[in-house]
Amino acid sequence: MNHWLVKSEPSTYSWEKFLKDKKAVWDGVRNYAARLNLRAMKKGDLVCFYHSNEGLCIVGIAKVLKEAYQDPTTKEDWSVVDLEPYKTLKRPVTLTEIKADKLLQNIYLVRQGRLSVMPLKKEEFERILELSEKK
DNA sequence: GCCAACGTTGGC
DNA sequence: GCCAACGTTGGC
Repeated sequence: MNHWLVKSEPSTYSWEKFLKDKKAVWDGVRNYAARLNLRAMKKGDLVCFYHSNEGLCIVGIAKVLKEAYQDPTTKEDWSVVDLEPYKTLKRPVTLTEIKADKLLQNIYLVRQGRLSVMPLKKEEFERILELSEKK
């Protein structure tokens, strides 16, 4: 199983809205690196849900419900996946904490700020969960 | 609201 | 195929 992180601006699509919807078509990705990552997602993979611009924290974990298929919002060659909420973190993990954490300070979120869909190593994913359990 | 970082576009 | 100009994202 692989682990991922996706970003969303809460003003555009928030975790709370996602919980209400119970499912999301992850559309609008228009970046080649991000597209490659979307296409590598497998059903059941776990995905950190990060609030960008406002919040600046990982708020929950989503699960890949359906693997990559043609983005219905365009005729061009872009992909979407379907995600469903898996669990809300007990406590959000902030960007500040991530930057301060030895294991996490090199993840794409920090190194390459603009990438909107990125892979995480298993240990990075687990570290994020661990941080969310701390108070 | 500003600006750095990065990706994309287009002229040569 | 290089690179300058431009647009967009996202942290601050």
